Amino acid sequence: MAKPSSTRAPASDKPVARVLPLLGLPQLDRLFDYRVDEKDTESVQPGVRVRVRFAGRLVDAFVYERTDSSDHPRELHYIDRIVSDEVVVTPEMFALVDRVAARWVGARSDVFRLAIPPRHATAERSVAPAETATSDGEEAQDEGQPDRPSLPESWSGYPRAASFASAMASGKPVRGAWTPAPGEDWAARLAELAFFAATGDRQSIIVVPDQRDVDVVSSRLKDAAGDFGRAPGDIVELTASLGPQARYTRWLKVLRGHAKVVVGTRSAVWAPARHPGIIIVWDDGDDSLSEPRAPYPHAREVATLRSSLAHAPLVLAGPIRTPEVAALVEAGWAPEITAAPESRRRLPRIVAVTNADPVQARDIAGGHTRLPTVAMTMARQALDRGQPVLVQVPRRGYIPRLLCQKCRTPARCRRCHGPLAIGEANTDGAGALVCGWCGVHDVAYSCPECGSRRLRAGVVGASRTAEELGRMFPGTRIVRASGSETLSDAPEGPMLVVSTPGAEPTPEHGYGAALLLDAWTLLSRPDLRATQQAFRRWVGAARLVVSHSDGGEVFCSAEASTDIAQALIRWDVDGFAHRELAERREVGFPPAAHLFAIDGASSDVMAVSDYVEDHGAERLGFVPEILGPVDVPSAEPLPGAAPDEVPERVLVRIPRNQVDQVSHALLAAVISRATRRDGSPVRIRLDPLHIG
DNA sequence: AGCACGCCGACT
DNA sequence: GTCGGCGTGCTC
Repeated sequence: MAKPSSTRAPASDKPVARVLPLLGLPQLDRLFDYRVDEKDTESVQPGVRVRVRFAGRLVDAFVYERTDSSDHPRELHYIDRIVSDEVVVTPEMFALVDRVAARWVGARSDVFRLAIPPRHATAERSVAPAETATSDGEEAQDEGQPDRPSLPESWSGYPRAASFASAMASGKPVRGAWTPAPGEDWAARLAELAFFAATGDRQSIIVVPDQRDVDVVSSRLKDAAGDFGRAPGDIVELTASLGPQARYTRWLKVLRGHAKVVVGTRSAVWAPARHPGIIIVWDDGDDSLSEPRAPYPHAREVATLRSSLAHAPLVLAGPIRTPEVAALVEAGWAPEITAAPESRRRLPRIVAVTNADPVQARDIAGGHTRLPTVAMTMARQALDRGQPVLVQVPRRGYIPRLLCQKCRTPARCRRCHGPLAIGEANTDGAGALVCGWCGVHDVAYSCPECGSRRLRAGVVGASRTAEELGRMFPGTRIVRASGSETLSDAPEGPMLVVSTPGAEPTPEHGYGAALLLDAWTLLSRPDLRATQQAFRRWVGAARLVVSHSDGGEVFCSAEASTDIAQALIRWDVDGFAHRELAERREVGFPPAAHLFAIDGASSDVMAVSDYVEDHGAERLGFVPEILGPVDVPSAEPLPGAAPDEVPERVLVRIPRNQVDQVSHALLAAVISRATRRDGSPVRIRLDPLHIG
């Protein structure tokens, strides 16, 4: 099988390669030394993928470095073969992968799996080789571009944008937090920013939550390309849905410098740009930007680390500002790029529910319709003007399933406070309530707030809403849009568009009105981020509505006196984020502190948290705060959960500046347990989306 | 993770 | 007297 050793001879220069086997095991996440054959000496460079014999098996590995000698006391194996001469790990990526693995308590090989797609030989042959640099320094290229296009006039509504752009043009790693003005074509602005930053050998990266946003940004990039002297071929889309060959082909186009602007979903934050001109993350409040594979890093966090390591400009943007970005703004790390006050003229009129209003109060108490008169009137007037109307309803199954008929308190499990749903019929035929988290049945539920035993469904789905609207607006065209079913054409003319949050089609000229229904179902979710997510959805919908001067109106079914409704009405989008951050500080939750979630069987979780507690007391100079055990959110089932033991979660709360020390301690615990085969593995997440 | 080597129970 | 349990230890 292996070549006879007689045909091999150690390389005369630096005959030893230090490589990282890609095994995904924390206890083997170390460099191992291999001998380099003289014939391979040119190919075996840092960043090259090789195959090596490891513990008797052939495994993939990345070359980290070449050295003269090894500390290993025994005879070294030769590198079995070079998978490809392509240097797929750039020096910047080595550093970034190390940092991400260390902070998120993961194996570097797992992080490489996120960052580098599997090699595809045909793809490698299909992509043109990297252009040999005409001049050696990128500085020289930058200076040699006297007619660099300026940031377009379309950015003039943001006073700080000009200085941001000129700092970027002079090579400074500027950072900013951008919240687009109401009605702004955010994708077009980001496209301009990306092209502006992609000069010389610099490549720009735009990371968005989903394919829909990739499509939008991509089309704006194509529109803007000409203005920046670029061609459609300079744009590359990187998305998860691509097959292996297409994925590697496009990734190589970035690596070899052919792509000037990359737009893609969360893994695009790892796009192998050698010199990122700018990294843009759009809508970091969207859960899709959180990586679901170990070690679960969030694209926003990877982007901020990468910006620091690569001295790359960074823009964190979104329809709302997340508390995480608000913290970066407050720290002065990412100053805000705010719209001039004049942009408020583009706002629609926004009204919320007031129980003080007798007409509205009667509508709501009546309970038969979910559409108060104000909302009906808004829709009617917009339709009469010939404009489309957006009706936003929560996605089914997204919210607590049952609520008290009387006071609308969500029905919670008495054991674990999980959401109750209607379970299968009992033997006596009566429907029992079942907990969505722990599965326990409750046959005698009564509301803890008001004592009522009567319950109502937590949500009316989009199809019921469409039927109801059909009766209220006879003869009006009604279309539906949800995550799976999207419209082929942009809404145009008088029609009702019933949509779930995030799936709203964008009309070319905006909606005449938007009705945000069932607000209370979004707000009553048992989740720390419920208000932030609701706000994000409402702002996202309201942004699509024409200005009040063009008749635009928004109805929000939340009570007008609430903070969230007030923030929406006053369009205090950024202020809302900072108030939310202040609340997180009060309760000590991320991003005010860091929180590690340790999930697994009770005994394993306890053992790991005990280790960190002891280690903290002895070596860190502080004792991390251990919270829990709490329930593992039902959305995150443990893959290798023992059937007899209920998975548990312990939270470790630590000050922000201590993350890396605690990550280190956790990794030590994980490694020592894995090598001794002590218990089952635990899953560790840093600052999980859902705390439990 | 695999796959060794390595000392204590029931069996051809 | 053996075959085999899975407890530590290693993987360049």
